[in-house]
Amino acid sequence: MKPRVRFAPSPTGPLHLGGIRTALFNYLFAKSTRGTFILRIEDTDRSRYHPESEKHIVDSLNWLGIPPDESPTIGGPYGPYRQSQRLDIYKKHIDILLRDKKAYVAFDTSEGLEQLRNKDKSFLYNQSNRKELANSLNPQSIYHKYQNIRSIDDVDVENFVVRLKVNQSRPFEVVDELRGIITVETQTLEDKVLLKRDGWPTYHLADIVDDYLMKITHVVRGEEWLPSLPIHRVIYDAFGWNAPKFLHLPLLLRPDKKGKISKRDAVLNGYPIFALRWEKFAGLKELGYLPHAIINYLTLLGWSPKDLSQRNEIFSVDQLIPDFTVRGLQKNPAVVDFDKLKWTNRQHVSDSSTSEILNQFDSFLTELYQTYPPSDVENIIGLIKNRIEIGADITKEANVFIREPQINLNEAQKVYTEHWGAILDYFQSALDFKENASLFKKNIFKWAKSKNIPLRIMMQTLRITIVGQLSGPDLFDIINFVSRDSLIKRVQHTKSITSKIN
RNA sequence: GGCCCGUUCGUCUAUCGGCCAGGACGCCAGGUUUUCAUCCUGGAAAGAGGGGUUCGAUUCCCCUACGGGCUACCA
Repeated sequence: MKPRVRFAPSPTGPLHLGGIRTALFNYLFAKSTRGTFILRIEDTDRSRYHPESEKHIVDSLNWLGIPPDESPTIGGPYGPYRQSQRLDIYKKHIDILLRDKKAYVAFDTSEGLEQLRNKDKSFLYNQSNRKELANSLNPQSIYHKYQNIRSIDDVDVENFVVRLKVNQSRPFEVVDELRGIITVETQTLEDKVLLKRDGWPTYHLADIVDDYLMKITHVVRGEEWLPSLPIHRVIYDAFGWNAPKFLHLPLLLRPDKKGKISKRDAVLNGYPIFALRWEKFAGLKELGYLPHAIINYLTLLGWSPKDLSQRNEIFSVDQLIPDFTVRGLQKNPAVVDFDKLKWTNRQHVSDSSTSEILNQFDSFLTELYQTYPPSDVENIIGLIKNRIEIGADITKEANVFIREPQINLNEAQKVYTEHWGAILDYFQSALDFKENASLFKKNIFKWAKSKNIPLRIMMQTLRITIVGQLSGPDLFDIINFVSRDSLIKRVQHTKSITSKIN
């Protein structure tokens, strides 16, 4: 049987790095086993539902290159893939549990339960006390008359929930594929709510029913779900179903290690945690991170290939798929290191062809295209390519090709010499011959030598004049591209502020 | 508080009882370069602590400490 895995986010907001990584490992698992990767939208919480969220999730997965095989938009043999469209299915299954006495109806008020929890921090609604609470299992209760109902339709009043009847008598063993056997005492288990007062199912019910009906073979999800694994096993048992295998991925921690990353962070250490823009927050895409780089980085967060020490850490998803096995998964949480993400991005940028860069980063190229014909834009990108870590760097690297710079007076002062005026005069006159690039360069060097001006001084003076600061791409490449007029303007400007420099 | 999971350089990780504990990011130094960056070379940097088991433990077991997760009619 071919594996079927799912990514099942709740559409309450944007998809962040943690969710992306969960989706990614599901994707890798599916692709490496020739299985199927399913996206299911778990929108059973109406109070937290966000209408833009599903689109953000789908767009993110597509842009990152890890699209699902079955989803609400694509469809598939086990749809619908949105839980809000499956309410009748959940109702049917709730009725089955009621009929089989694996669940019962309860009428306790939220306030009442809250009071009990406040009084006793360790309060649990379970087999130890359920017979004293407001439910059909309590013989003293007026709700006892519902003890034999076969459907929620048989309850003739409003405001009730359906709870799972957990009656385990011995320690409960569950298996996580990463951690092995996990044993829990039955008295720590709770009679979880399966159907809420509003008539909607909780995660516990809807998720299990859907995983079963959608023939999910491996549940790969975040570690925050590990504590509810025993409950999920009880539900499978209650239905008499075989449970899939479970694998809980370690969480992603914030750089300060103060908890897992969450969408409320939006920005960490100045870096976005969303792939795509969400409301006022620019995503990694908008800053010029490449989808391949993000995936590459995330793959190595909590997972490593067999021979990592011997191999290059830069690769594409496709290259990785044949090597992916769960053996390489880590058990402990990982801290997100944005420096390494950035470095990874740089590697992918420098591995990209110029035309790929033009394609990926077109949003950063507008000004260049307004100033130069396409062939020149391509050449300029070639010149600054190895200076780009992220797309946004193009804006600042390309600046010198587009407009006359602001002179950084501090740096100018550092390199000022008595040759300043002579260099500028000579350079301006030499510009008449700049069309012959190699001759021009030769002449500049020759002149400096004849005047006994150290090359370093010569170049630094010109760099301040042309670039405005002491860093930037090859100076002669810049001279070659920038128009003579603009260069003359730069010389004139530098001359005009020489009094401020010396 | 209770329950669960985890613990190798600052960070991501390799090691499946015998390792000079390897690699990557970052950091530092040197080299290349007309500058910065790139690139190349080198360096500092780790097994949480205590008990066992064993001829031998980073590796297996226990305890403690620390970290994280869960503890909703949220997922």
